[in-house]
Amino acid sequence: MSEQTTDEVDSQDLRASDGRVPGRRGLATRQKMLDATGALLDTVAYRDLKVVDIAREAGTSPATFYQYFPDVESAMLAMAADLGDSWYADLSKLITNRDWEGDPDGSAHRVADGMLEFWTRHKPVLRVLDLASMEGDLRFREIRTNLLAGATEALMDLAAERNIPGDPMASAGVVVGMLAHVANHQHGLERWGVSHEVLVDTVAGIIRRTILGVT
Amino acid sequence: MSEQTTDEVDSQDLRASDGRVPGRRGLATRQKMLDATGALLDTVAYRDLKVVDIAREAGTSPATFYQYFPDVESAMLAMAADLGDSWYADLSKLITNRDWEGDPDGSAHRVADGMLEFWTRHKPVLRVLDLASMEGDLRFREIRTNLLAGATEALMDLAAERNIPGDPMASAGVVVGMLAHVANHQHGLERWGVSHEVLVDTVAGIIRRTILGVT
DNA sequence: CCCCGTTCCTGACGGAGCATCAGATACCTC
DNA sequence: GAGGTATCTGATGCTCCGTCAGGAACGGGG
Repeated sequence: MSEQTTDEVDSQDLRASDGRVPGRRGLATRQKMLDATGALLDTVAYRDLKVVDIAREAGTSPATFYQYFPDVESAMLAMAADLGDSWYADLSKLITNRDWEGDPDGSAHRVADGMLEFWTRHKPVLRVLDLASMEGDLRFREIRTNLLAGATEALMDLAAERNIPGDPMASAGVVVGMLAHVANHQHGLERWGVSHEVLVDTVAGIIRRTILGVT
Repeated sequence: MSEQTTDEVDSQDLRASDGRVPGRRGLATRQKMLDATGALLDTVAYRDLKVVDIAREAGTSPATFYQYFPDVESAMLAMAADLGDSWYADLSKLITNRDWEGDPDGSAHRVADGMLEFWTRHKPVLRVLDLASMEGDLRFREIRTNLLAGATEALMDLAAERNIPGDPMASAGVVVGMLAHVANHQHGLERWGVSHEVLVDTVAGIIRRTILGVT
């Protein structure tokens, strides 16, 4: 185990509030905080997420929370960043690992299903990421951009190859956004009588027509 | 003291915290609170929106705020409801008042442009409405459903008339969602080099292909 | 014009959560 | 098992919350 030369941005200087570099135990506690935050977000509105509650959920004290995060918002930022790190590549592969030539329809379905699945699984974090991005917070916005960059670029390449009418970048961006939105508001659409399967079909159809140019 | 039988939902029992029915001056103050809330939301994150600040912005005291709203969330709810009341019909007309037969492309553009304009104008309220809906708050969810119902139904009818492949309801719902999302994240797409015009073109294209079945 | 009831506003307060620090505790190394 | 470092927490001052009781503004009748 060589000296942690943290040149990479990934393991950026992760410091406790007093400037120390956290060790194994500290990092575990930090992670416990993030887990607790995530768990609470399943049931509590972001606006009502309090430091006291996170600390209690994590089985520790509020003061400990402040050792690792200056505020709740920063904990959310860390969660979002982790999500980006661990999923950026997978989202990209979800699109590139497809036989678009041989089975365009099935491929579109897989992409639609995979993206919806991803958003649904991480909904609590992603909706906060979305809100903060909309509100103009640049740190969240960058994480969001990076998280979606892989998928967007893959779709863009696909669209560019096909010489579809219209701007490939715009098409890819809009499609990715649509997927995010649909996943987030799936409940609402289902309440209008739209089943999950029909939804995937519809979204896949839009992907097909917008990105592949197939009618 | 007769039991106020407020049958209508419109003039629902709008009460001050002590049970009075507010008069002209009271309603003006209430509105001033809502305006102040809206103004603050342009610059302050929803999570950091405090009663004290709203009161200060409205040139009054925190106690006054509590005369008209039990909490900040309820003020947001009122703003969203007002938005729904005043725009429901217009959003619907934005779609029905079009010559879809004679000029499908222009019509799709108008709809795309109009929706984006609407969302951009009311972005601060709408993004909170979106978040609260996602978080499962039924009151916000209902307002959102109603607000979008007009537009969604109009698009659905259009899709149904055309006998497009796929489910008209799902198509309409997804398209409306896409419009909302694109408006909210316009900045992000523009940062990727996508101009507003190209964006409108792209969205209009998706509307055309998804709802009208025109390639 | 003043009176008086109603409507509306606010100063003041106890309570809850925030954010900080100094000191206590757990862990590791030798 | 002693000493040093990493980690945690009780205690604290402070901001904001949410609720009164009482004061100010309005408006209709004399």
